[in-house]
Amino acid sequence: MGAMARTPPHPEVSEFGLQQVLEALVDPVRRSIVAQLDASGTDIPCGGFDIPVSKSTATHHFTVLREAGLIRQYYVGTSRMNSLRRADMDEAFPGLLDAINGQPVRKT
Amino acid sequence: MGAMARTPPHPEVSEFGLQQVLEALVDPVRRSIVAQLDASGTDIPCGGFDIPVSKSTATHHFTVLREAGLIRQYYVGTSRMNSLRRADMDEAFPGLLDAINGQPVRKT
DNA sequence: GTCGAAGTTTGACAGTGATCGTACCTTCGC
DNA sequence: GCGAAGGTACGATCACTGTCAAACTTCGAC
Repeated sequence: MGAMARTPPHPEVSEFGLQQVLEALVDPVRRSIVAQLDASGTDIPCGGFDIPVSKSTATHHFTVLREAGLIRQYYVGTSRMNSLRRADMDEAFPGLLDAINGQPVRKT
Repeated sequence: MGAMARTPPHPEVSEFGLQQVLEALVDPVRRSIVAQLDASGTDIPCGGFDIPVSKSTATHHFTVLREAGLIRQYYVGTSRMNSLRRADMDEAFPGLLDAINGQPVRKT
């Protein structure tokens, strides 16, 4: 047992803050995580990213991204999956992710 | 005389870096400066902004904004004018300033 | 020339955040 | 149960950055 949260807290779109989102995106490692999620179009477990930091540091980055509203996290067995909250971000800050991820990457 | 630079160095559009721009925009005071420039549509001297910091701190913020390419600075008498490099930013990172300044503020 | 207004420079300080190693906790497979 | 894999929690560094005060510079007005 243990009172561990299977599902950590996620902010709602109405709670997104520009300051917090920018603080999350200003770190190159975190931008890389977002870019990899955006490029793949799939959910990726924490260990599935190509980032040059230790596991504990990675955990920290995922936490920052989740609390800012950029990703959603959920467990699948022993793995923690990460999902980009594209639509939510586009709703809260239209154009921001596109501007940061370079070319708009139209997907209609 | 004095070897003081009447015109400090400004990066060219081709030299703009996303990392540097984000580091500049992550500070609320600097975002406020950019917003005031964008809203006014005019050039504003350093002392003409509504920001809650000392003069020396303000100088620092203007330097960061200039080196990132967000503003252009030039002297007019004893005043240092600040000009938003809107077009340059839009060219380097389309949509970024609009996304950060909230509503696109169409000006056709 | 002298004074004041407008900024800059310098140095110091405090807070924050990225980073890591180690220990710990779950879940899966056997 | 046991072990391993995948992450998390906890401290502890360490560098960077925002902040200010004080001293200095430069230009304009008189």
